[in-house]
Amino acid sequence: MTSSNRPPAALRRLVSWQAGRVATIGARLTAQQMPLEARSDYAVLASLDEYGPLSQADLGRVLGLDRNNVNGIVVRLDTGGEVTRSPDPSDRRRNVVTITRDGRSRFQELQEHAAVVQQELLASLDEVDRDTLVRLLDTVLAHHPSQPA
Amino acid sequence: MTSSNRPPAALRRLVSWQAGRVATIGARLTAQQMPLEARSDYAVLASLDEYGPLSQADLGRVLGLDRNNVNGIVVRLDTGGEVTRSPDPSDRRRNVVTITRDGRSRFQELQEHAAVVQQELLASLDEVDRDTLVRLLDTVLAHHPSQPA
DNA sequence: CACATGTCAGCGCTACTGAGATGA
DNA sequence: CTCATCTCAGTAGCGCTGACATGT
Repeated sequence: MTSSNRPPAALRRLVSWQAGRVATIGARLTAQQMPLEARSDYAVLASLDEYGPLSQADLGRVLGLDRNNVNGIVVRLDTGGEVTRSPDPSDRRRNVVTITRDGRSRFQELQEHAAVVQQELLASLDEVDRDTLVRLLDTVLAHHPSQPA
Repeated sequence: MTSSNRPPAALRRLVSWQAGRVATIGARLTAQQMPLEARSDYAVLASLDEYGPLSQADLGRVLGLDRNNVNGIVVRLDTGGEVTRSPDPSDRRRNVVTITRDGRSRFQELQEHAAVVQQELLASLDEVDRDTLVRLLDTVLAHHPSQPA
């Protein structure tokens, strides 16, 4: 075995690759915190909690997710009783998704788990660097369309 | 449609989620640059270019990839003539993977594409912020085991 | 014996494409 | 007719588990 198990320099300078690894490690920490996947669920619940009822298409736009994927997530949350879906009277194409009381309490739980994950993931950074990292990533994301097409 | 299509604040502060979105956007930019996915290919070629011949297990350790996935990638690169595989005489369990001339030239191509992706992905950051972002992500990764288990 | 390595089959999540039905 | 919305079927990559044969 080679003594060094650091990734090659070409990758350690590629933000695209770094971000992928950070996301994977974050997913592992998340999985330790909560038995379920809950990653997409958390995103949808957070959107509904902050913006109120949204159509599925709007959820996709806000989160940068494909409408098709949003559908699956919302169906799962619906059968779990965390959201309700009802057709919009003013535009009957739309499914208005609303968070329920159970959904809010689940969101609170997930939020606590998310805080633990954040803490473990960024354990090697001090307070200032954590804020900087969050800010830089947010800047990068704000500059790119969250929409696939 | 809601006028704001920004993701909710709960997600904009979660590095785990931010990194996932950045990786996705980076993957889209990568796909525009090169017809193939080539993400894992690039990682493997970069490792072989920097560290020389490695066994598949070592590749997995260096890159934080599962050895099952490494197998598939290496098989693909082998059939494409970008690497060769030969049993290690001193430990016949091992498959020593070596980069070929074609593999190196492909690696050079991919490196140029990667630079373009980096440029587009970080277009909203100045030079200093880019370096800071790369450094912070590298610090985070250095403190986490790249190994799944 | 245990342990590491390579290989294969399969599962689950995620991003995506394409198509169809409904309605604005 | 066009466009948006929702839905479903299917594809592909990636991370993972479990299993097995081979070799240390």
